[in-house]
Parts: sequence; structure tokens; C-alpha cells
Amino acid sequence: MSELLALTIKETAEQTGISEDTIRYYEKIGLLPPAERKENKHRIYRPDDIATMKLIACLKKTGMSLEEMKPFLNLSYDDEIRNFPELFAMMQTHRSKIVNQIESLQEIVDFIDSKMQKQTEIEEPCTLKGENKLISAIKTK
Amino acid sequence: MSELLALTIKETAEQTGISEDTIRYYEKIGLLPPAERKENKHRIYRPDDIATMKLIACLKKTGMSLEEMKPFLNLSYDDEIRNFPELFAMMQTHRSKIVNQIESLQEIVDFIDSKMQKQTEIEEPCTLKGENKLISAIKTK
DNA sequence: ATATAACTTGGAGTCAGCTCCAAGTCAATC
DNA sequence: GATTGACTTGGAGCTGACTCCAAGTTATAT
Repeated sequence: MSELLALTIKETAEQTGISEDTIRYYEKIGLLPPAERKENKHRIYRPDDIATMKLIACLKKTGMSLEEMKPFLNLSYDDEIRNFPELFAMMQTHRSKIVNQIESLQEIVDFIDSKMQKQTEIEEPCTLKGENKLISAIKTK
Repeated sequence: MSELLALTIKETAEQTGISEDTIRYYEKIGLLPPAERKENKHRIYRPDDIATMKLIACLKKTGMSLEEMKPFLNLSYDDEIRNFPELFAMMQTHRSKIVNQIESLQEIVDFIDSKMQKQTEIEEPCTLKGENKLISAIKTK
């Protein structure tokens, strides 16, 4: 049905968790490059494209806007970063923003933990019932 | 000019980095409680309010929506969390989301670092010229 | 050959989260 | 008492990120 290692937009949507409409939208705004097409004009996606989309989903979770992602995504295909000091600097800037964000998040976790004191000091005891689902969800994902 | 420990909306905006319009908007949508008023009907804000707004800014940076924040903010004033199992569970859920988010962010930092290998493996050598500004910017902030 | 299903396009609509504006109030200064 | 400045209100407008829709194409199954 599908060509060598090429997924349909539907399969891609399933794989990445990004809807078909959204994938087309990302192409429209230039976040994704124009998709490769089969003879019948249908879009096809390869493992590299899937990886890019998963990266988009990941960056989005961290609060990065689609516009901010564009230069970042161009880099993921390009390995000559060392030759472009500007791109190198941009990556460093992104990195520092993210490190900052991690610190903010850690503060919130600390805030929550301080509110929870009495309970969380008992590190994952057998008495926890409903919460174990959450804990395993964190570990598996 | 101002009453005991009470700031005007303008001063509050300066302190929190949230615009006056946005503060009024947060009140309008019920994210902030109706502000205390002076005789002249002007809003005044106290240290607790400033703290809440700073918490909002912090949560926002982590990608939390204003709707998601509402129950969270109610809690910040309420110390009887342990008496409400539902709220306790909600806090745990938030915490796990954030822990997830930190993991995603860490993956991206790792991704960047892997792209940078050649440069970052040489731990801050004298040969780096323009990039030192960035490195110090990361450390100081 | 006809129906079904999976896609295609362009464009309109939706929602969150602001951001801006006009018109009005109120207190202090000239 | 007129002006200035800091606020007030209600509501309109805007941007980003989808999400939905109608109408059309193409391939396969009956």
C-alpha cells in the first residue's frame, strides 16, 4: 500500500499525535517543508519527517511558538552548524532560555512539594492508591 | 501618596511585569479576585496580590493556561490542602505534568548539546571569542 | 459504472490571551 | 474653574494556532 518507508498523512498523524489538518497547516505556514508527493498527489512522509514532527511536538510542549521553531528546525537537517556562528549563537540562546524554563518549573515543583510536605516526605509508600497510575505514567513516558 | 503597603495598578504592573490592561483582564476573567479599592474607586494591590501575580507569570512561562491556573491559585491562599483529597490529587497531577515538561526540556537541551558536541566538549576554552557573552549570560541569569 | 474511502485545496470560523480605544470620573495644580 | 494626569468602564480588534468545511480528485471494491 505505501511506498518504501513512506507514510500517508493519516499514518503520520497517528504516529506523531499531530492531526492531519495541523500537519497541512504547518506546511502552509512553512514550519514543515512542502511534503513529497506520490503520483496521485497525496503527501507522503519519511522517518526524518516524523522525527521533525515529534521534535515540533516536544518544543511546543515547552511553550515555544511556531515562529521561534522555524530556524531551530532548519538546523535539525543541517549538520554544518559549526560553520555558521550566528546559528551557533542562536542555539545557545535557545538553550539558555530552556535552562531558565527548567529552573522556573523546578521552582513550581518545589512550591508544590512545600505545600504537600506532610505527604511527599513519605517517598512513594504502599499506602498511595490512585496516585500510582500517575507515577507510572511519568516513568513510562 | 499610597496607603500602607498598597500599590497602584501602575506600580503593580511595573513590579510584576504584567501590563495594567492584562491585570484588569485577569480580574475580568476571574483569575484574580476583584481588587480592593481606594475611596476614589482606584484598584490597590497588596504584597499577597503581587505574589499571586508573580506566580501567574511563572506558571504562564511553563505553558499553563489561565483556566488551568484558577484552581491552582485558589490553593496558594489556602493552607488546608490536606483536608481536600481532590485538591491534593490535582496538585499531584500538575506536579507530574511539570516533571514531564522538565524531562522534555532536558531532551531538547541534550539535543542541542549533541549538535554542539565539537564546541561544548572543549569546556570553555580561551579560543572562544564572541560566544563567551552568551555563556556568561546563561550563568548569571 | 457506481459507490466508498482517502486524500486534495482554499478559505472561513473558533478560541485564548491579550491590547487598544473612547468616553467618563476624580483629585490636585495652575 | 480649567487643565492635567491617573485612573475607570465596556467593548472592539488583533494574533497565533488551530479546526472545520465544502467541493473536487483519484484509486479501489462491488
